[in-house]
Amino acid sequence: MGTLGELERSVMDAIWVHDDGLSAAELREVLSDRELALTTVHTVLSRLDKKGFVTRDRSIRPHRYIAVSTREDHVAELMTEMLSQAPDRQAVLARFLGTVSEADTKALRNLLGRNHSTQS
Amino acid sequence: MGTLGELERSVMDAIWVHDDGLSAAELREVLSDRELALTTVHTVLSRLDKKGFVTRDRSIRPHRYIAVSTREDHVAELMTEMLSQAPDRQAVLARFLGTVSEADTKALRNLLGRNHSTQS
DNA sequence: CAGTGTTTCTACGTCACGTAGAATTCTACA
DNA sequence: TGTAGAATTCTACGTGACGTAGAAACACTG
Repeated sequence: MGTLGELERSVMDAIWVHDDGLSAAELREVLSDRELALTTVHTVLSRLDKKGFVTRDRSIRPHRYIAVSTREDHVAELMTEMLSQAPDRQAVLARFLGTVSEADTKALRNLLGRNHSTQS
Repeated sequence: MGTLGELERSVMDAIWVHDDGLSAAELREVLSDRELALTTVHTVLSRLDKKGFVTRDRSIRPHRYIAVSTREDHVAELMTEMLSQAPDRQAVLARFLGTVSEADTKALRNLLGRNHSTQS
């Protein structure tokens, strides 16, 4: 898996918000508070590409960069990855539920209530 | 927060298994496959101390290193941290449940079913 | 007090990442 | 079709984290 640096994360955040993709120049504009050189944006983008976080549409001239997966999928994957770090998954889940907000547990209850498609 | 390197993680894994704590020498023994110098273990231990992952009992001569929190708590915290990265928490939780094993969802159902409030 | 085991200090190589200049490649237009 | 200007790629440097460990300082025991 690939972890994200600070700038890389900011770039991904921008890309995740724009489902239709962004050009390097547009990204630079979105991150204008950082005063980045355009080449810097390109470097980061190419690294994100290599890491598998974005794809680039080379068919059009200012290439457009699109997120490979949604932020939600990405974060969910991270959570699963974290969870796998402990042998006692159930204990982790218990602690997890203990620290999470009431809204979250409520959401979980709903989600779990829905698909009872499995045998118990 | 502090992230863990490869060796740091191995050390924490060893410490987490030994609730009573370990000395640097004992740790070196546990990680004997790595053929580490004792000072290396000390360095890592001191970094883990600085990061807040372990405390050292200085009252006894071969200092003993004890985990500050359980691995389960640590992992649960990581999961919460990951979850907070996305604005749409509910969507993340949905994806999360989608990728997790049946045993895990079952565990979650149990945990959610039992206590409708938080516990330690 | 000395010697031996323990701990701390200092340091170096490497790798990821932020950062960007230089070089190269495209494309549109004269 | 040749070329200027835009876009993309290549190369590179500084920094900080981490694996690694030698050297120095320290502490206990005989």
